[in-house]
Amino acid sequence: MLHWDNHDVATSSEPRAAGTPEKASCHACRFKPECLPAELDGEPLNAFERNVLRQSRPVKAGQVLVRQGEEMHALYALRVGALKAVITTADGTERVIGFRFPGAIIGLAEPEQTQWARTFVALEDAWLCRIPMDAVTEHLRRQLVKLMSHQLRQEYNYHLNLAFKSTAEKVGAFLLELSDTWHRRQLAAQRFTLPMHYTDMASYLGMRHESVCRTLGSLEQQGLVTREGRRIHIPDLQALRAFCAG
Amino acid sequence: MLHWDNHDVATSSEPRAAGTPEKASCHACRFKPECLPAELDGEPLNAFERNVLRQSRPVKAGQVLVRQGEEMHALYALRVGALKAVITTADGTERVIGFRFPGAIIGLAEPEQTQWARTFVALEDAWLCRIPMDAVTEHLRRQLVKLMSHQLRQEYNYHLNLAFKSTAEKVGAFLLELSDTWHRRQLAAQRFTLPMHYTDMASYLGMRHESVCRTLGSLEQQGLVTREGRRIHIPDLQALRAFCAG
DNA sequence: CGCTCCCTTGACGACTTTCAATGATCGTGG
DNA sequence: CCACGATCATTGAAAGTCGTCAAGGGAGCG
Repeated sequence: MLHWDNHDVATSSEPRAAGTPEKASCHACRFKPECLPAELDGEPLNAFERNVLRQSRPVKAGQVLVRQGEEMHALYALRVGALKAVITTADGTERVIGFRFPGAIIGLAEPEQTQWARTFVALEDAWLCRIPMDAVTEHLRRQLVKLMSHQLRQEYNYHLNLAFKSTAEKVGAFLLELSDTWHRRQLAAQRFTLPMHYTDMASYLGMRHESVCRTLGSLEQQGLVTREGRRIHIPDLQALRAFCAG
Repeated sequence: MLHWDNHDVATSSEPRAAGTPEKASCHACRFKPECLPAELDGEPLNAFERNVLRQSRPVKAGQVLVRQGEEMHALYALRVGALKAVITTADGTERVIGFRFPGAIIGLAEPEQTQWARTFVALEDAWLCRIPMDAVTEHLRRQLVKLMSHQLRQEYNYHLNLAFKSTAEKVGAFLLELSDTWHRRQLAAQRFTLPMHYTDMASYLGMRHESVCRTLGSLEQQGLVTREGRRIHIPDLQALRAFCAG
């Protein structure tokens, strides 16, 4: 189904040549509906797709896609790369409350016509499709409802993770979550590169980066994962799942 | 706007006479659109409202409204009372992941036509309106999108609370959250009765009930709250907000 | 009246954060 | 191409917090 090679696309961040925009843009992918969420895939949206595809836009690693408080004029579909969603609290500190990977729609939590509730920052060179609000047709809106309900359930899952798991289980569950994301993208589920720094991961999980590091080390000692720098290998998904379940 | 007396409706759980169904059902309210979320209020939904109001239904304290895994045939609008949303994990333990108060729509996280992702249990005698899926018109669907995006942002807020706050701040933020909910219902924001047990509250916040108890005691010592049993008084909302901010 | 469920309090132990310092890696500029 | 600086990862030791276990008290219900 995917026309991409079945290698870890995220590793494009390893050489981190940041290359030319051409490299990150992945022109070959720009017109492949597989980059869109499954729910937005298929015939019914062809008219809409044309609209979307015409307005794709690159964002370089570290750049801000949209900033919390800015007026919202469009949704974005993430094609290539990874984003983090951060909230700036009253005292100015930044808290990571989510990550987004290819296939995600950015802006579901924001009600139409108002402001962005969060800031989205590219973790690696990314490529996004702008979906102007005018293009949000009735049919698309219905698809978005499904996406939102999916995301709501996912948030409930995060709630479970944050509230009821130990740090080791949280980190493990986070890895499995990434693994699932990769798997849905038809990429290797057991071997991938963390697109975010330990600090971001720690912020997201409500931990300190030192604890993330120690915990990963502990998981490694138990043989549940292997690390080479930011590169993760999960030899036995079932074993890790069992560990994170309790 | 509200025709109810401006007293704390939730205190109806204090005598906990559990009374007759008549008492909890609050027949006088059954046909007041104020019980519905503001977004569902107003003229455009009159046809729909009739449908809803015809099928309102009482649920007694402790009873299960819908159970995780059951097939989903309707949404519910909560009119009177309070619910908790619990997830039963693989090992059979129950985890509270949310509370719902009058005005809430139950079932937003569940995609249409499938199963309930969570179990909803009444914390006190409640009264709900059943909204069959057929009654979910295009117009209503559009309103639901707003409700869902609101709820998503709320979940992000919970995420922030769980990940970045100390236990004291979590408990305080929880009280403020309830206070806001009461305020939106035009009820006293500074004096209300906790509709849930410490155990449920602790489960929701990822704590133990002993810690909730101790933390509330600590907040009381600092003069931020006052307790008489389950009844809470917040003398200075700003002070508590400042405390919970950091 | 007694049972049950819930709230409360204390002491102990495990775990995570905090603070501090070193090592590794990447990007930049000479 | 190498050197430097900055950022990120790693590790240790100390301190604080919260969970666990245990026991007692109180309110509601049958």
